[in-house]
Amino acid sequence: MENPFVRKMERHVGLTPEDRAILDGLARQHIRHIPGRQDIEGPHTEPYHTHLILDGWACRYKQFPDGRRAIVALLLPGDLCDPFVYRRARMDHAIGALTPVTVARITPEQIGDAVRGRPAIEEGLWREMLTTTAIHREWIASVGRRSAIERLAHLFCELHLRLAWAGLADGTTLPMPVTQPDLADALGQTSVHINRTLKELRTGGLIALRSRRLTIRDLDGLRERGLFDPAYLQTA
Amino acid sequence: MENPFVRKMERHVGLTPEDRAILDGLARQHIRHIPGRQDIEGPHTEPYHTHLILDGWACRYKQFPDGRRAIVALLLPGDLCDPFVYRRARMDHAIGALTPVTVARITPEQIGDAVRGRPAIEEGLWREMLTTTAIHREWIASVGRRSAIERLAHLFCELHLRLAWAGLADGTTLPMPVTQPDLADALGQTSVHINRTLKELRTGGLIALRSRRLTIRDLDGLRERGLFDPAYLQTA
DNA sequence: TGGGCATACTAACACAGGTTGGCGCGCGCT
DNA sequence: AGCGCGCGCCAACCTGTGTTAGTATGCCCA
Repeated sequence: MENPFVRKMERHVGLTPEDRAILDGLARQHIRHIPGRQDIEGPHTEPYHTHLILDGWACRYKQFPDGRRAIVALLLPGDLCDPFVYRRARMDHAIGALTPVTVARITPEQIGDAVRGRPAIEEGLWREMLTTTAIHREWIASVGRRSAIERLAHLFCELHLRLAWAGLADGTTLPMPVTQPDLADALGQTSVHINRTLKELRTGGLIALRSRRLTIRDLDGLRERGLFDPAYLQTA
Repeated sequence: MENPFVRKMERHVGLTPEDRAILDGLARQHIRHIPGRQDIEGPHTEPYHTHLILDGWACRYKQFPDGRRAIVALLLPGDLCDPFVYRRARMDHAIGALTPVTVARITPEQIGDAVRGRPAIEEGLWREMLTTTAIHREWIASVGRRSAIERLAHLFCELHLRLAWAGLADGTTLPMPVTQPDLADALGQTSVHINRTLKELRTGGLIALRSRRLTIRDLDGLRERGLFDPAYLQTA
């Protein structure tokens, strides 16, 4: 079974077998297991390493003094936390494991070595970063201007494509290991309303969700409901 | 009067006089004037150039088929649209002028030339980009979890710092040349509610806003009201 | 095998913010 | 000078989503 990071990179650029071996090597060193609901990187730290998610879901989040939490990004298997952390900066947010997570810890030097003289790898990392930024923009638009049901539908469509590219979707069925409060914090709503909205998507025949797996029963319908246009995920 | 781009870069890194001259040179070629409410870069294009905002305000926005508009970023004088556009990609959004805008058109080659052998400039561009990403994250958190008044207060605090760094704030008074519908689209609300909230901030003695200039009457109070922590804007 | 706990799910009610529509001002036209 | 119109502003009403407070369900661990 191939590693999701390499799969994703191959979406962007053609890799030689040697490129592939190098990227795969990054994912095989310094493996760490982090229990669910625990921080991978706390707020206010100045991280030296970056992390490659190999298994499980994590998130970037901000927490307000009064306890409100905003999830500003979801990190899926194959996602690299910050390819360019070596520009030392203090974290303005935290990275937390939503489920038990397996990560590879990577040093800036290892990234530098992998990139040096390998334009395909560098190009792939760039495209990853552009895609991440596009996702940020789409989230701002979503929380700002989409209704509850549109937001949820849109998120499911986004996750479907992202997981498919990492080789983790089974056709139109995908893992969905997060709780409703997690979805609420990612979409700027309450878990109660997420529940209502899930019900609406279900009774509308668009999705089925049980035992942490989501099945999209009507992909075109779901995309239409969420005003989802996959173009923003294509950097090519 | 110095150019806002150079001022901003000097916030991040120390520049030699020569560095400064090179950056300043970028801002003096291929000047274009764009009338207010017109696109600088339309959606779905594959831009070759990037733009440096010299005067006026612009925004990145997404428009839905039914007309809803989401402003996902504000571009102020001194802001560079996409330092790394040369990774050719199709625009997933548009860039529009909110006011009449003066820009310098810059080619990828010019950026490459400016960076080559000048680590300070490269470092500065990187830090600019990290700051931009941090602002994106903060916007997601804002629209997701801050109340109307908190959002508006937070935005004003953000703009205050950003404009100050570009040398465009007069103490605690800053230009605010956008309309209430513009603010609404940036904050995910309606212009009517922006108006209500402005009134609340005004009667609370936190701000004064007239003839397109904002005066922050109580900076600490406004920051508290908006849960504003300037740390996220500091990449150092 | 049962008890505790996290999560899903629901109902009733509350309210922040959206919608509609209208008034007036100021500015740029002609 | 007068006209149109974008914009600020406001009031009345409406509704999508939040809040509160449960019950139900399934899983882990003793």
